[in-house]
Amino acid sequence: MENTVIESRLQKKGVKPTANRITVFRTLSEMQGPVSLSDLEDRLPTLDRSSIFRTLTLFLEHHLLHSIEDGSGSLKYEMCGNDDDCSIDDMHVHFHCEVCGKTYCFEDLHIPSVDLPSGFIPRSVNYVVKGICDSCKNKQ
Amino acid sequence: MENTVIESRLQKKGVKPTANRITVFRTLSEMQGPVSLSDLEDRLPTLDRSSIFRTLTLFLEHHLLHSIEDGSGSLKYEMCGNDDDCSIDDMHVHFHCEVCGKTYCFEDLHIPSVDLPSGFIPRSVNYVVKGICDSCKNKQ
DNA sequence: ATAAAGTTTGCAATCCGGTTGCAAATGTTT
DNA sequence: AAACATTTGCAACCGGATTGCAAACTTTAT
Repeated sequence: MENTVIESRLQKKGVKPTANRITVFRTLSEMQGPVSLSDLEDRLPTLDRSSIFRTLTLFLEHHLLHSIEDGSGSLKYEMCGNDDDCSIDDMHVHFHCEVCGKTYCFEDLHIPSVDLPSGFIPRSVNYVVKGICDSCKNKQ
Repeated sequence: MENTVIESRLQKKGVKPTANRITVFRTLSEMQGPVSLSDLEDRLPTLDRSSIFRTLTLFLEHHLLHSIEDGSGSLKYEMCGNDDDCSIDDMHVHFHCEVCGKTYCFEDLHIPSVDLPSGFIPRSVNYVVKGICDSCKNKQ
């Protein structure tokens, strides 16, 4: 992905496109599926952990990312769908394998909605299934 | 709740009913909704953090409890429905308020199921909505 | 261009929830 | 009551998340 494209996407959401931010953005786009802070740290050894963290936080606030809590102990991040805001309706189901620890991202499995009691305002939804993935099932 | 009742429920699930475990069990039953390890620690200052932790882990293994990951950073625990095993189908929706940090438990909102790709075996499901709760909405 | 003001970054330190090793206390068995 | 097993508390540790602070860098105003 070209820098200019990334820059304009950041700018469109009100994020100043610094070198680090562009790097983090590109890396997140390249790594398909949900990634953790440590994943990014490993991939970007020149950047400091705290800088990556602050970048992720900023991206979250500006709706470039959403976060997922699978049962792994560390928060995962994932790019929002390409251009539109990360709305609740395009969030999808995740699966966390209890054997290999991998988090799968079922993009085409749309999260079914529920009717909240009145007065409760939803902002995001997390639907995470834990169990055994296909690959681990077959290995055993 | 009488001790004898608690004791027999523990025994039925294969957990030896020690004094601590009975205490933790009763406290969990009394505190309605999902509670964290720290919540229990505050409520039970005579027990050690590690003892509570080990008790919760034991209860989890023996399906007396289930755990929920809302966005709060700490795992929450909640008693399973009264007598039957804690099956996926009786798990319910949780709501985490981003303002006050409280986790609500919508017992009557059953988690809608999705069709996983073939080969994926579900063991538990987490459906957590984050947003603003009724009470915080009105306060502001 | 340069000084002043604001922003971003890296480092180091800290926080905090979760988890474990170990020895003392308690309970169980014979 | 001796031998053994289980449970508990203490203290320490771990790892992910988060922050204070000063240095580097950008932007703005002069």
